[in-house]
Amino acid sequence: MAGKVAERRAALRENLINIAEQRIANDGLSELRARDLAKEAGCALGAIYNVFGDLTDLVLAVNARTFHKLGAEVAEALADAPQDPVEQLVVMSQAYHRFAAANLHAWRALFDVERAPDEDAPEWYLQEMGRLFTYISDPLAVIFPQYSDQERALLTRGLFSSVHGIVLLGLDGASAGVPSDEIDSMIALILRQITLAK
Amino acid sequence: MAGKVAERRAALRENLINIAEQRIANDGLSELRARDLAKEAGCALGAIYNVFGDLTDLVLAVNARTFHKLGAEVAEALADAPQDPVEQLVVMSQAYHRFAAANLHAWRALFDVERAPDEDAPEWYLQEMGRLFTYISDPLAVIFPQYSDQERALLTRGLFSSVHGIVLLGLDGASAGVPSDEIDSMIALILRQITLAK
DNA sequence: ACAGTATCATGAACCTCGTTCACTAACGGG
DNA sequence: CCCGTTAGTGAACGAGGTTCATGATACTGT
Repeated sequence: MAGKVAERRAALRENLINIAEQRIANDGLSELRARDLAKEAGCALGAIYNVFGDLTDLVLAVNARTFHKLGAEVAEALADAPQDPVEQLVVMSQAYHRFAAANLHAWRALFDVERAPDEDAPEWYLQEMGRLFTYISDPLAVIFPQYSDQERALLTRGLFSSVHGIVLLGLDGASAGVPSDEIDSMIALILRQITLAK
Repeated sequence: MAGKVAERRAALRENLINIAEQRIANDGLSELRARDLAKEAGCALGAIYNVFGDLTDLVLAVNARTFHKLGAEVAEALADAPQDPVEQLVVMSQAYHRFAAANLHAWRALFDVERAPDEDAPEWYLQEMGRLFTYISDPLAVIFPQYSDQERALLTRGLFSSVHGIVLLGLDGASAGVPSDEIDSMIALILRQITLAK
């Protein structure tokens, strides 16, 4: 019976990702413990390291799922959005906000995991990021047909970063908890203002 | 000799903040070690805990300094800025960017320190934040005199968050290192676009 | 000045965690 | 059925934040 080991390992891998995913979703990245994972998965502590190089690798696997779900939700919002490109931007941004609010811990884990400073971002990250950027860039091409590709790329990145910043600080408790509606208003206000200036 | 203890403690406190500040500036928050601090300050390990409740308190003391310096640099930029309110916003935002880039680790520590989820932000944080918000709100009042205070507050917060997001993602290595000039361009592009739409 | 008491500083010890590795168990080819 | 190879195990290791019993130090009243 060839591949039995690989099968068992793949199953453990899936299992560990599921457990870590739930743990992060419930309690946040900082509450993830190797010993908890092993206990809940019914495996030895060392078994985790037969399947993942370290806990960061496991977290990255969870993050890949999270990011993919995020992209899917934004895409779904876009599919249901009106034709008007400005409204498309607003709807997608609010979908981003909705996802972040509904999956706060998992969403935070996307950015809180510490990457080694030398190695670059994983492939799935760049791919999903590109997907999101395309969703933004397409309506922008309609709104600002006179812009060069380079200018549009700049604006795309800038708008994404802006919305990200608004959601980030809005969901941060330190800012005394901005109400969800106000975050959506801020997003809409800024996007509509920017895109008014054709 | 009254107050000798208090004096010694105050000196140790200053000393520890200085050492931690330098350590964070050089190597980042994650490289801060209680044992290193004690060794460099020439004090016992436990002495740190006579002066600070825990290391987070010490980091918060460093952050207070960082945030104050940040506010001062933005204020200075504003003082040297032209009268045009839009340009004032651009200049301040680019000063924010410049500070973050020049003090990357210290700036990151402002946001990376984990606060207990129940207790709210320290007083100095709210005060400095309010100062920054005032700097933004004042030019906005000139640009958009028709806005209510509430609308302007929303726009203020939104603009700050946007600029923060642009700087944050721009300085993040994962985005493949956006050149400094492009970050400034993004900031200027977005601010000018928004404020065109009077 | 001195004894007595309260307060402070000290660093070894404690605890939590991620990670490793010597050992044991399981597997499979001959 | 035996033996070499591979996989799984969990005790042990090392790092690091925090605590606390103990000895040193400073204050107070006489």
